[in-house]
Amino acid sequence: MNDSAPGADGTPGTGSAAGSRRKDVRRNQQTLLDAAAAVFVTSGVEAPVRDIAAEAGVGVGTVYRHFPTRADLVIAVYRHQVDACAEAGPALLAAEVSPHAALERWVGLFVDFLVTKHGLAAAMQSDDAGFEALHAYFLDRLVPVCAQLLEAAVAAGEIRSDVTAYPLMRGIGNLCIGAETDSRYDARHLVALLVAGLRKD
Amino acid sequence: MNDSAPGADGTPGTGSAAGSRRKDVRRNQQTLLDAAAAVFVTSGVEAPVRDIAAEAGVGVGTVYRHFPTRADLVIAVYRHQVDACAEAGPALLAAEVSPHAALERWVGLFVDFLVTKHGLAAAMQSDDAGFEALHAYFLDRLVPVCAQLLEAAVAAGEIRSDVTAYPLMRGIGNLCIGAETDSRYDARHLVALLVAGLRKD
DNA sequence: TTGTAAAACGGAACCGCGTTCCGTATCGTC
DNA sequence: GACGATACGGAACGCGGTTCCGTTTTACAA
Repeated sequence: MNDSAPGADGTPGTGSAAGSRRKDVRRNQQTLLDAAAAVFVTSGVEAPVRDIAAEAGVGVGTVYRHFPTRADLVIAVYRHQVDACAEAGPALLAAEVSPHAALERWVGLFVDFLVTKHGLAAAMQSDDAGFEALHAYFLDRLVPVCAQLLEAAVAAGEIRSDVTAYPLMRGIGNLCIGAETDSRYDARHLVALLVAGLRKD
Repeated sequence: MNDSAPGADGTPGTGSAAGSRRKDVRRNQQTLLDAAAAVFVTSGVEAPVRDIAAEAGVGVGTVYRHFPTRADLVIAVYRHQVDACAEAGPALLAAEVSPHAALERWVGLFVDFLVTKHGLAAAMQSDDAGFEALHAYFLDRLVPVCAQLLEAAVAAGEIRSDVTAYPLMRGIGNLCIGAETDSRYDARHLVALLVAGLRKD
């Protein structure tokens, strides 16, 4: 559920032509995902599309036929990790001793994911039009899970009830921005503080 | 020679040529600051340099002679507000009933400032090379003040002692990203939560 | 006032990046 | 092997930051 493993293909819907009848299409789709994952690791998610195309040994046109925009490529690369994070929520709720503990662990998972992906947190919150899809995908997938954990913790009387999932997720994402490039900045610590601030007085 | 920017000089002037003997220089300097401030309000701090030049009725070359980079222009526009915020720290410490109350008020001031400047928080944390100066200016000016407030609160036994000023300031700045463009996201609330999390258990 | 050098001005030009377009190469099928 | 459909590569476009340079303005002196 955390880093590496770029290879796994997305479910249909990742690219436009996941199940094409043409062999070269399927091959390039996979080649591009692998290349993008590799480039993202070394250069961050803000890496130029041309770099990804070069790494994959294809032209930029090919990248755009498979992924209409750079954001779609980013989504495709990380989709399964986001999904894994989403699925971990209910599991933690069932396994942990308390909803608040589950929330803490789950948030930790999310932060670990974001912090190890160079520039992902920043891209996600970027008001750059092209990245709205990225923002939306993360939020659509994770906000409901967060809401469920929050609700359980509120029901258990462990946290205050004036916090909703959406701003909390955005805030956590925001706190992760720049964590990879500044050793003096400890995002995990601050997120822990924020989650601590949720506790009922 | 990159040091002559309006970054670290102690002079009250905003740009590099504030006290030129040529009157057109002084006039353009002021015109540019006014134009930039106006454009920042309507289009955010990410507004194209060309727009600012047009608003000021000058060519882009003139903008760059006065402000070596877009970030320097942003710094110049907001410098006095940052300074005012920095100076408010000791004042609040003296005026408020407790260091923690002073910290809360001061953080509120900072957040209000950031949240009302379209895109400023995002620009400040951008890993875009040109904005490092902006980041640095804010931090140089505000971190010492924050440290002073933190220290006083720790000395008074009000907050935990494992938080330093730098990550706290960065975290608060991060939480403000996107607050202006998303009504569902309440940065003030989250920052309040974070500051609440500082309290000693 | 007028001449002159220094400094500033404007905006075309350059570079990098996301994205689009289109002539060409490749694939699956008959 | 021929053919239509589809994908490919990469040149071209638009945009934004920054630089460059020929032209204009300024301050000062004769």
